[in-house]
Amino acid sequence: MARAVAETHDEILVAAARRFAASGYRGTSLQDIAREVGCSKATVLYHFATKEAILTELMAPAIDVLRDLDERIAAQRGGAAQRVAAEGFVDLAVRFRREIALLRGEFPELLQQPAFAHIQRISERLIDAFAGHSERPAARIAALVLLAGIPEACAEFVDVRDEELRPALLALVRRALEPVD
Amino acid sequence: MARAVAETHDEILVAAARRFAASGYRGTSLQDIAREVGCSKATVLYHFATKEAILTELMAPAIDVLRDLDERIAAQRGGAAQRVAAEGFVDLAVRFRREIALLRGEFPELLQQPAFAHIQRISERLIDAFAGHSERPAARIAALVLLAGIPEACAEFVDVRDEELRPALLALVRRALEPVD
DNA sequence: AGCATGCCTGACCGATCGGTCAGACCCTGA
DNA sequence: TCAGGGTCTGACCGATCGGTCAGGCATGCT
Repeated sequence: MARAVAETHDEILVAAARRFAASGYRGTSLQDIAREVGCSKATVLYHFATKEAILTELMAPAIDVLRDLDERIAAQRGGAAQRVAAEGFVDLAVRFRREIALLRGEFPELLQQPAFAHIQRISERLIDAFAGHSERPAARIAALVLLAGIPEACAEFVDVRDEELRPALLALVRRALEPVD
Repeated sequence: MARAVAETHDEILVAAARRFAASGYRGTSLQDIAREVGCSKATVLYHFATKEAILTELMAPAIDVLRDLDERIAAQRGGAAQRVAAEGFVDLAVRFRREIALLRGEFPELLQQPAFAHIQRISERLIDAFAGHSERPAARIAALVLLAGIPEACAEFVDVRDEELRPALLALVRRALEPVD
């Protein structure tokens, strides 16, 4: 039953998102995705060259916004950078929390793949901005707790409304981050 | 070259810890562990019934302390519970950060295994204590950010001295948590 | 009608996984 | 000296993984 390409393509994406969220990227096989779509595994690989290609297409919008945030932070200096980073990151985490939930805890390993190498660098710059460009361990520790904890919390509270989640996170960040000298 | 059981047993544990930390539990095969020890895969399975048995033995001390903390929290009420939970959890995360690093991000999936089912319940009670037994979303969000972020930060800063890491985390928690009414 | 194009599939591939098993090897006690 | 038990291993198992491939089948153009 040959249909429009785009249709099946999107169905696979939706199914993959569901499975990744339920069992993680590694824990999901192409067979699982095919079963959810109701097609063969070969069909999945007809629409996507590799399993990884599904993941990267799924994450593409979030990654674009992340890269954009990185540039906006780089354009600031001092306290402004910290504020831009905090608001931008909370915004991004809230907006893309479904995508984040897909990768529950698989970030560390996935980031080691060359396709996501630049994300690693961006996250280092984010820590730097959160820490107010300070080298003090206490500042960097607080930055990391927030940068790791916020996505996790967003993934957990998928059902909370944006208007409730965002201000709660922003208030927390403001309390938690030491103000830049 | 048959040696003392305990010797090989411990070597396997140490090797497994290294590999788990480097590639995660799923990403590490029995073959990998055997190679690191310098023995055969069959030998690994002679000393441990299953791959999961290696993990549970590796995590046993940390889990014992966690269970103990849970009981100590349950014995308190109100603001005292929040303080005990905060100090106890930071202590535990700092002390066992190497064990935590083993599972970088695989917690969500591993916790679904029946062997770790009680951990799930303990972590819910921890969130509750961190949130000061409040049902307000903002309080629970802050609690989750900290509970997820602290282990991650501890795993990242493996080389920072305990005396530096612990007070920094405690100060952060005190700033971040809303005081109980 | 004939043909090309595009969507889809079953069968298959090599690799790797966790786990089993019969037996080789070494040490010890009788 | 020899028997027995603890330690270890190579060979093997069935299952599953991501990925390939030749061909089936509908559609639409000539």
